[in-house]
Amino acid sequence: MLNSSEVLRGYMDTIILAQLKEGDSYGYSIGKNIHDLTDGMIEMKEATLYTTFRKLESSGMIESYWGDGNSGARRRYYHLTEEGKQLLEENQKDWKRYSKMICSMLGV
Amino acid sequence: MLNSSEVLRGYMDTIILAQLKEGDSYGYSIGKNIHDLTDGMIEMKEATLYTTFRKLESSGMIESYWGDGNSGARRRYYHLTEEGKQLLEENQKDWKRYSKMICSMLGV
DNA sequence: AAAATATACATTGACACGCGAGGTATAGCG
DNA sequence: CGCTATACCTCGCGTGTCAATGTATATTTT
Repeated sequence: MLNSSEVLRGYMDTIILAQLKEGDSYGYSIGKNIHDLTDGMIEMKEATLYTTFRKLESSGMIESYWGDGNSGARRRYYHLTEEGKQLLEENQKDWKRYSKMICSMLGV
Repeated sequence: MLNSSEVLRGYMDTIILAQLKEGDSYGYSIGKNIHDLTDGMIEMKEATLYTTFRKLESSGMIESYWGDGNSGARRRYYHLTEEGKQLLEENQKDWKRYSKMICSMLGV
């Protein structure tokens, strides 16, 4: 069983995984995307973003490669691995269960 | 605007506030309550519980008093202040908004 | 051409939350 | 008298997030 703090905390990485499910992308774009899709409500700071990439890559959830650097600043693209997909699905399930539970605890 | 980490994190205190809205209660009972109401899914550890009480009391969200010690171990009861009620309502609103947003970001 | 802005990546140190581990004390039961 | 349940409390650690700071390139503005 997960404990509640692991559920309440650290959903930033799951949001990243969900973004990468739509296709390979790079840090800056993912950050902007999250910001824009939520009308600025969820803002992932760069430090958090890149720290999380490191963590996800070292645990095998994502892989990275450098994009063609012939135009604009260089971009490091990320790709969701099979393991990452599985983690995403688990986290989605957990989120459903736990967020429902919290709703009921908050009377919401 | 709140940033996302403040929302995702630290909902333990809001759960406590919600419990206290039902009436004054004491630490051990609140902990058991949370455990039982969620079938053990959400388990608030004692260290977290008492740390959070301190924080909530020093910021004026709750008040405490010692219960009648004539039977059993002594109990410190907590009471939700008017300020605490307001915070609870805000947090409930925020939770609604943010959890909905996260659901949409996770495609759930 | 120079300055400003947007894009893009990265690291370091600090802070706050939750918790493991440990402690104290009382009441009831066999 | 030990054992269990109840009931409270604190110290120090791990982890996630972020502010601050730095680098570099492309585009737009002046």
